[in-house]
Amino acid sequence: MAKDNRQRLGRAEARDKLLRAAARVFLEKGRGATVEDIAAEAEYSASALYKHFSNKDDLFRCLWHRVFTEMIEVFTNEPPMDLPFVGRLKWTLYSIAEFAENDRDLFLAAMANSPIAESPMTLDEEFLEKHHQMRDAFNQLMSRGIEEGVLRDYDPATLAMAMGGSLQALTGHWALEGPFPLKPHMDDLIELFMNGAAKKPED
Amino acid sequence: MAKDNRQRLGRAEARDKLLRAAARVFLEKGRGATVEDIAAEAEYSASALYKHFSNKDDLFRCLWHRVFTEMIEVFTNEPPMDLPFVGRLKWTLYSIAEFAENDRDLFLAAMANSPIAESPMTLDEEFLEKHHQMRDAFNQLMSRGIEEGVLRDYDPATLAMAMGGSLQALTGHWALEGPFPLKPHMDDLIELFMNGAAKKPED
Amino acid sequence: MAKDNRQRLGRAEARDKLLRAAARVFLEKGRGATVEDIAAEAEYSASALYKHFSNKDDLFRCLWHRVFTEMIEVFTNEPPMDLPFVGRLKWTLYSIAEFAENDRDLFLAAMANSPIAESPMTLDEEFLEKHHQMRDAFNQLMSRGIEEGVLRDYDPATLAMAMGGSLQALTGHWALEGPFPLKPHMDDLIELFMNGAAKKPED
Amino acid sequence: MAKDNRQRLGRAEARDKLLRAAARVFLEKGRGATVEDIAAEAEYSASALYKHFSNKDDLFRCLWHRVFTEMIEVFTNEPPMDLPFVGRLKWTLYSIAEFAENDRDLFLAAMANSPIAESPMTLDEEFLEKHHQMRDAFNQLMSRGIEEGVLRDYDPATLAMAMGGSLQALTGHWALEGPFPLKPHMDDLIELFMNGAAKKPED
DNA sequence: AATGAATGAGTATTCATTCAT
DNA sequence: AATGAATGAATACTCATTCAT
Repeated sequence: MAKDNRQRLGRAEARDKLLRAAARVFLEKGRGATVEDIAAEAEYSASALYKHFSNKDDLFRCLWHRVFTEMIEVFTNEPPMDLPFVGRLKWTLYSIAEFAENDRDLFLAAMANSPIAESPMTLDEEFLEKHHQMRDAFNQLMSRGIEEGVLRDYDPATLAMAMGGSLQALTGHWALEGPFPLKPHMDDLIELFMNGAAKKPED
Repeated sequence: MAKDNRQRLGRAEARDKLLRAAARVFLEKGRGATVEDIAAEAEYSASALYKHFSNKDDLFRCLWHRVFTEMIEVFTNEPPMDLPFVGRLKWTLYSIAEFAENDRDLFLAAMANSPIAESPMTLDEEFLEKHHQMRDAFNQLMSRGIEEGVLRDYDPATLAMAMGGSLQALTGHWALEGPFPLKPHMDDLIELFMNGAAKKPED
Repeated sequence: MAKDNRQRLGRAEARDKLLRAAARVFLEKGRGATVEDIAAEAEYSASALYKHFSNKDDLFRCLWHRVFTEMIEVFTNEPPMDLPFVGRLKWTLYSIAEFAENDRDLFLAAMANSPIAESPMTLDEEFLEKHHQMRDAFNQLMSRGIEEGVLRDYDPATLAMAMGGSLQALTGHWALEGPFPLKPHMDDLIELFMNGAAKKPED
Repeated sequence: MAKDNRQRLGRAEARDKLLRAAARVFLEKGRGATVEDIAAEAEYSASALYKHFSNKDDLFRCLWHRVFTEMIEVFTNEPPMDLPFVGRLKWTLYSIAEFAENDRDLFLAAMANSPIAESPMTLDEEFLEKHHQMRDAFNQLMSRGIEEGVLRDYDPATLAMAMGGSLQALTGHWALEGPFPLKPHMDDLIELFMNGAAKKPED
């Protein structure tokens, strides 16, 4: 007699709902998040989850896959090459900011799962590779900057480390202290970065 | 009549052995590390562990406590004030390098457990506070630099973010790609940081 | 606009298809066979199965019912009484052979489900009774043989045990080693049964 | 306060207790027997079971292993060669009777798990091999009988089938109708096997 | 007649923890 | 000081079953 509260969604919608729920719950409870927790967050029963993912591991794998795929797209999506270096750097960081702000849960879940975070040794190959791809995209950006004579002749990896690390510290802060506009802070970091990295006339 | 291999260590040694084992196992298996795993790594039985720690949580609490206490000591151990700012910054970073290189397992375990890494919401109060202390120490350092007219008039938090983030990126890299001497890379990062952050004559 | 492949069979055909599928799957996977497995083997969805059987138990009950009913028919279908005893025995065994060879899946499923095979204590009453009926039919056959003075004055149950056991061993072998013509082997068993294994002087 | 009812047995005793319990429960409930059921029957908790067997499958594997190993010992334990053929046959059957009567649970569990019983296709290699060994031992016995001129010149496999099948029918009956002395029935079956069912003129 | 979406009740398995020795 | 034996409370996963379409 009681109204049947079951959702009756298409496969894709249900999958997406579950993945987003997983991200949220993962953020709250870490890897220890229960299948039940996740399903409940998505307003499903635990067993429903198994119609969409073959097991908990698979669920998380799909989550990381999705998130990192989007992240990599942002990172590797070449900025317009007619922009000067700083413009391109800003363009990339702003893309990241947009992704983070639009898809906060997914973005934070991804961050919380960065390689050093969870057991580095047990990382999937696939997973590590994604990280390398992102790092490489950043390195490349720096290399170009050097080639173009805009950046000083540092090891591009060092430059990427400095800029990337700052960025990560910023988003980490943003993760903990609640959402605030990221772009202004990015501008600061870029300026800071450039006024060190930028080739000065007197060099 | 096999010789009895049971360890008969003093309490303190046993405790230390267990804590270090915990750090190592935590690094390998993440939060999923079993009490049994840890005890085995320390060449103890699981039940022995309970003679030294009241439960698993306690064990980890002790681990983080110990690690962060040491870290904070490094961070807050005021460098000789007769050094110029850059000298003090270097002094601090070098101390970190030394700690990391001497106590790799403990250091890495601490990093893997940084606030954004594991579920931020479930962090112990005590734990979060330690993080704030570390951040504050870094902020303070920067504030002094500004006061002394060595650093440009940025928000100290931004400066700390840039330097701290770079540092974290470096140690993250060092964690994944095996041990290599940290100090030279730190020099690079400091130089990079300063040539952006340092007040220039024309400012 | 893909053509709708759904089956639209009459009730009886669908039922039969499902039962045969059940027999096959049961043989492959034993009692652990899933409703889904069975439905899939029959090229139906699991829910379709419930339109034909009220539940899994019912499905299996129907399967055993059907199989044992056919078996019993074979066993109790009186052979022409004008035949001599051996002729009647052969007639019965040949009927069994024909059933087995024509309906291999059903026959094997039935065998695999013989009383000692699956947990004897949980057998349905109905089910056990069928077994008794079959045994009794065999006993009866033997009793007649004795009455007619063709068989020695043994306990009919012992005779039935010997002949029935041999028969079961034969079909068991036939089940495992793939299909081969049963009748010649049956002839051998009958001869052996009648004349014994001991070498006689006149041999 | 309540008395601690925990057993405190040696590893071997506990293992044995669990295996025997498994046999009993298996007989009652078939393969569907719960780990909990089994543990309870052995007066243990379910988790205790996992200290002795890595999982349910392993438990059953060990059970069959043990049972079949004992059975094979009986079957392959050569009877004294100075006995005449019938004496040797009887000797073997009596050994089986003794095993069955002494270790009823284990014996019945083994029978209930004969190859055609549970899904023939999914049988472990190891398991099937044991069955072959038993069959071969019986075949061999028959071959010898033929060589010695005691048995007629039948295919040994046919002879083994007849005798083995009768035996299995007998023990099957014994399983269902409760324990009664096996040996007298075995004598009957042997006599029948040797001399046949047909009434001879001299009877 | 048939199916896809969804669920609840179970079940195997893991793991922190206790306790007698 | 240390351990082996044992357990209870989670938790992942399976599967029969229902129901709206």
